[in-house]
Amino acid sequence: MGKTVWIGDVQDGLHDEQTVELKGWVKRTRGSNKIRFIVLRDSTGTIQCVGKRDVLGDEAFESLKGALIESSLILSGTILVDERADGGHEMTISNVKIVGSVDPERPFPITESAMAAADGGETEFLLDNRHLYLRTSRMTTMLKLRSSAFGAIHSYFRGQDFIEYQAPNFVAGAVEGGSTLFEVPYFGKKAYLTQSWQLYAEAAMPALERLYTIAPSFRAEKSRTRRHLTEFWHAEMEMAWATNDEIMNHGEGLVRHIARTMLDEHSPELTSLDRDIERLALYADSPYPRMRYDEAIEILQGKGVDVEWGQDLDYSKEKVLTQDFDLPHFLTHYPKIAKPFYHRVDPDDGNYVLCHDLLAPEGYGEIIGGGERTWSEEEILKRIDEEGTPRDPYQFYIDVRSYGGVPHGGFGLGVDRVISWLSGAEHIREVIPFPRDSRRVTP
RNA sequence: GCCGAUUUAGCUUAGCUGGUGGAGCGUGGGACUGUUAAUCCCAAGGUCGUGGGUUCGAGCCCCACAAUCGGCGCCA
Repeated sequence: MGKTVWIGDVQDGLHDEQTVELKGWVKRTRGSNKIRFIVLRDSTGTIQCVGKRDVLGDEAFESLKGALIESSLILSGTILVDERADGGHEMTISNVKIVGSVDPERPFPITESAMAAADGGETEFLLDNRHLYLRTSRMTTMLKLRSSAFGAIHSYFRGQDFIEYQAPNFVAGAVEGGSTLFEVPYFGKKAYLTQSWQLYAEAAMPALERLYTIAPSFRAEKSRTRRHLTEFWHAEMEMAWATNDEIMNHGEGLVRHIARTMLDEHSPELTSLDRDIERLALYADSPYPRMRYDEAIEILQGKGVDVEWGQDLDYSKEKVLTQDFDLPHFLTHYPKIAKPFYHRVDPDDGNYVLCHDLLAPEGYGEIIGGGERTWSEEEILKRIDEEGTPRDPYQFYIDVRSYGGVPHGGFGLGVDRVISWLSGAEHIREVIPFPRDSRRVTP
């Protein structure tokens, strides 16, 4: 009951003149009462299949007519080269088996009008029917690009001798402020869903030295933007002995490798999304400029933006800053007062921390946040106390520094954001199968 | 948390100054031997988001609520 013939291979000419069995789903049908055209879809492509009444007989022909959109079929027949068919190949059907039929009372709800209304994006209806929208060509393309990006992240880090390492998703404390944690009941106690792998990665840093992960992170932010999810996929790395510059080199290397991999594996798909391949090639091949926070403030003030030194840069300011950029830019050396305790203070100037954000162009915002960590026991205690953060939940984090602390650092990359940016999506929801945000946990 | 908008058939929508809601797609029936979102004819399908109010009369005006969408803060 397996499957041996793939529509993509048929369209590539691997089965010309052969009699084969195609297994797939009906994408569209049309025809008369003598001839029927079935556009059959599988995960690799589509092909037009032609059924004729005088060849099939009345019974098989009528059953073919009854195969509504998204019915699953097994069609047997001969593959012919035919210019009249999309893709250049066509099957002449000799036998029909309907595997899963569709009730005419409840036809497939994702209609042409529903797709046209979304205009390449999304509508409430398509979000409600996400489980069915997944099988349309646009979502299938996004899911393939997504797979490509995940594969690229693994291949980049493994190629650089990083070790994949897993942290728990139930945690006791926060990485960021704390107000954005999801609280979950835990056998009469409170636990939280992790916001980041970082703190647990630092515990393993003295063991593995170079480590990475791809894992979901959870943030209870009521953000309603095209860049935010409450559950997102986080690619993080941690590296012993590393400087801010070295960490940035990896961030740049990783993002360029993702762009290159997506281009190598899916250029036709990117073109089908109207993405400019030349632009992506620029992202894959160019070095990314680096700029200090102070310089960014000067540029913004020069443009008349009301911003003071010491403020974190919110999206409205990022947008102004990046609107003239045609490449991702690193922003480094933020003021200490704008960043949490785990960022290492710059030994050359105590007002700054050794950190970086990578800002994507085209208005996609921040895709990487990282830097060197506060690594001595003395300094971490000082910074935790300065911020008024309780020590208790972080005792294991402090211990890491008490026993042979070393300089180290890392970054976190928002995988969905990168895919959204590289695919040119209107909204981050378009690149994840079942998006979760502050107002939606279904389907 | 703040600001703005939307809600009419399964989907997408039109609906005038308040006077018994039309269409396209899809579905069903019919016609057609090569279609490309096939075409042509016919039919079924609506308590106009929910509740209240104004009015002789509300899809339309007013109030409340709900759901959803967009933007901001925050961040990846």
